[in-house]
Amino acid sequence: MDKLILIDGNNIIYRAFFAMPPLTNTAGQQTNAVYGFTTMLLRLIDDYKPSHLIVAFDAGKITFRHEGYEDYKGGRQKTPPELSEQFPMLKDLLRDLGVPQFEISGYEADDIIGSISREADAAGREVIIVSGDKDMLQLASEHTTVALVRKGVTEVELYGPQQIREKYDLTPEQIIDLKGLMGDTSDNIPGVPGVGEKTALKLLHQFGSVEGVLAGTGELKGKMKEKLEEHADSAVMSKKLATIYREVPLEHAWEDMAFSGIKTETAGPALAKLEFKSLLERLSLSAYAPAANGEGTGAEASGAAETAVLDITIVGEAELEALIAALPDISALHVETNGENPHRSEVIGIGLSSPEQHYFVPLALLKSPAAAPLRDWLGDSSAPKSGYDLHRADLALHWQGIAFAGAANDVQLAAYLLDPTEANQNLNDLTAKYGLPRLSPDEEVFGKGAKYKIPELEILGNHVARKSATVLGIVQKQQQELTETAMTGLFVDLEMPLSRILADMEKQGIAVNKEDLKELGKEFEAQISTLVTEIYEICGTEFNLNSPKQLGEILFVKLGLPVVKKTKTGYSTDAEVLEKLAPYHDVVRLILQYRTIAKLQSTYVEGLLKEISEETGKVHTFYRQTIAATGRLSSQFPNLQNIPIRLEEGRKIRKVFVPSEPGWSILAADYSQIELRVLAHISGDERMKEAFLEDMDIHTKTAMDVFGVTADQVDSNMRRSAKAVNFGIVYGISDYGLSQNLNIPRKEAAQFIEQYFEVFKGVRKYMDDIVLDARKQGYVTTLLERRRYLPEINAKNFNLRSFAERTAMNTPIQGTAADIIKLAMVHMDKALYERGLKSRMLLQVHDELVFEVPPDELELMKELVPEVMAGALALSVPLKAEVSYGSNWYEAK
DNA sequence: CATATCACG
DNA sequence: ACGTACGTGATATGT
Repeated sequence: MDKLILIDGNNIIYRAFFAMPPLTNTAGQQTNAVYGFTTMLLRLIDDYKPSHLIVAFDAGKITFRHEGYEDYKGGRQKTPPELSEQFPMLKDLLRDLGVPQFEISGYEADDIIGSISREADAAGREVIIVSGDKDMLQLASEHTTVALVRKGVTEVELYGPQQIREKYDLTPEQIIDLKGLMGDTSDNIPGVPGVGEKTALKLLHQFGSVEGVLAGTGELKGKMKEKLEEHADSAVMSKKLATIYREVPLEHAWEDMAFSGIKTETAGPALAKLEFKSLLERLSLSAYAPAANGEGTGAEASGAAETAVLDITIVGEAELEALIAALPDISALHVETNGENPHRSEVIGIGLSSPEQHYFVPLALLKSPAAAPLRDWLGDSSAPKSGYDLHRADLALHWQGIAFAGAANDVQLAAYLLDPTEANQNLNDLTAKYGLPRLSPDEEVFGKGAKYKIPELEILGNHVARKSATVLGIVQKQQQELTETAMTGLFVDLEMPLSRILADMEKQGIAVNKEDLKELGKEFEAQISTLVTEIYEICGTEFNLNSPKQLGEILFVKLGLPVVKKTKTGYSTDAEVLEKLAPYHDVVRLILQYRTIAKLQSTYVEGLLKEISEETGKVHTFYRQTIAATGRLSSQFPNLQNIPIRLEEGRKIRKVFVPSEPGWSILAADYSQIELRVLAHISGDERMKEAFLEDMDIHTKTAMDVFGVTADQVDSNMRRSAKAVNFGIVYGISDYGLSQNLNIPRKEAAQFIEQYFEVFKGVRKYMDDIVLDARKQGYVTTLLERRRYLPEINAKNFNLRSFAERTAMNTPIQGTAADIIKLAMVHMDKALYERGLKSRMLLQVHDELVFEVPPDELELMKELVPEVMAGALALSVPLKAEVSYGSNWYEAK
């Protein structure tokens, strides 16, 4: 398919000149406009892959328009010599790149473009017109799109007739009338004084055109009528001036505009001569790059591969004062850190952005006495800040002794809400998503893995400042999206406040009794060594017990045990398999025991010991708010959401989690059956609601209803089955899954499910409806409007589709439960603050909150915590939280 | 750097 | 007939 790009050469080089910092090459020539133009050109070629491409330039000084209006463009400043010099450079470069350029004596670039586009239109060819001039919108048509260049030359907005209608409710032709009425100071088109865009649009919506307006002034009154009548001539003339002349005699044929890619043989030397190293790199022409001579080369030295054009100040002592003066205008920041764990990472420096100016402040300067006002601003909760992962920034700054407050807008968090399944969207992903200038990937700037190295100040500062600048660009787009998806409230009133609360919990940390943990480790060590000796003896050989591969070899080849299950790579030896093998051979029980203890030793004793902070004697986990697709939190470094509890051996680990002050208690409160209560509410199932309204044991109640028996007839087996069915319901039930869990035939499981749905008809209806809903909308939501997209809900592949269906059933339940405990945390934080309590919230484990509490607050907290948790959100069934406490986390059971 | 296993809700 | 329960993170092997 033919595709023609028409570039308004004069307009773009002008924009590039004023948008780029005044950089020069080693020969002293200013090259900024050529550089800006070329980056934009390469980007267009990359993005649209045109088959035809031309750059049009104004030719000569006199255009036919002067004949009618002497002052045309008279208001425009004379072209500065620094720019004039770059015209021939650009034209030479375009020639060497192999990009056709047109100039026609007596005509301006837009007339050439208008005329070519008229011919292309007539031939039905696809055309993209690139310019910063809104006048060009008049050329939009079915096949012609106008790419309006914004923000320097780094962004374009595409306008077809439909976008013009959406934005102005005008046709492309009416753009001329709009200009005729409102004028354009930059082009010195007078228009009608006192008529701006708003009035002009109103008039055009009423009368359709300049002529219509002038004929219809009788219907108007007052000043407006007078103005229009007085300046009628000016309006008509302005319209004429704004009209792009589309009848330029073109001697060029379609073939003359053909573009078959960059001519690398000539482009290489030309770019090298201009010292555009990053462009050479981008075109894989680095072989042409001039040898390094140690001298900075303007745009290239500092700009690396980044294409954004920004005013960046690398702040030193000398610039600090100006930065501090500008703080009231700064709304975005980026704290550059290294490493994954924010409690251990170093702060490298911070980028700060106002809409006009961007700054980089290295850590050393940030910590210097002179930067005190800057630090005050960072810690000022009334100075709102936008950023990417502010929660992480807060922690990293905290350990540098710098307070952070005023997180107003975290773009990572917003991006997560807008699509929680998109894995870890980094800033660069977001620039791509929102069409912002690309950032160099961190790996390019810092190097990856062992090669990690902080680059020289200039490169570092530019990179980090670009990040904060990028944040500014992202914020606005996201706010609109959040509004459109009804998630503004969720973002502003829940997730943003929660991120600050999480940071407080993490800074606080939870104390770990190191000696007791080591003692426990010795016990485990002894058990492990006994087990290992026994196992080797029984097997008659020593091998690596931790290797499933070697273990499989022993069990299934040497001992000849039956193969129950296979993995991709060989025999499965997981606990489920070993349980089945236990009756065949005594060693299997020992292996299971070994696995249990070895897990506790490596993950929970050794792992936890490594995470105890030298500084505080505590473990400081890092909650991640943007990982789980359902809205849950996740916990890292260490994960404190999977500390053992089910088996007594492991549960002992909890004894080492203690209060950080003598005499205090650990208090834990967990929601009782929160997911099933949520299900009862969402589905509205009467029977299930009844169970919770009467505060019955839900699994017993389920067994009674499914098996049709009375409470005292429910035996432990029936209750166990009912419990499994309830779990299955929450997970998005399948007969196969239930059969696996209960170790029964699939048919039996299917029967169970059918019986369940016969009784809980409302639940069946919910399950059916939510899947239909997901199919129709493409997403499901929680009670607080948290959203999860399920693109695979309509997949042809049975597996993919089934998975999406189960997710559709599960996410509103798990997600709403997550919403509720998050709400409870916000309320709890507020309650502690307002009452001036010393008790501290330390941990969240999905349906549980853990606190440390001084003795004089214990009685109060025993009441307050469950009350706040139960009252977090009003459902059609009560929420219930059960509280317990003790001298450590184990005792709080 | 992927895979298997297992800890939690 | 299809073949899996939902959501996470840490550790150890072995490629």
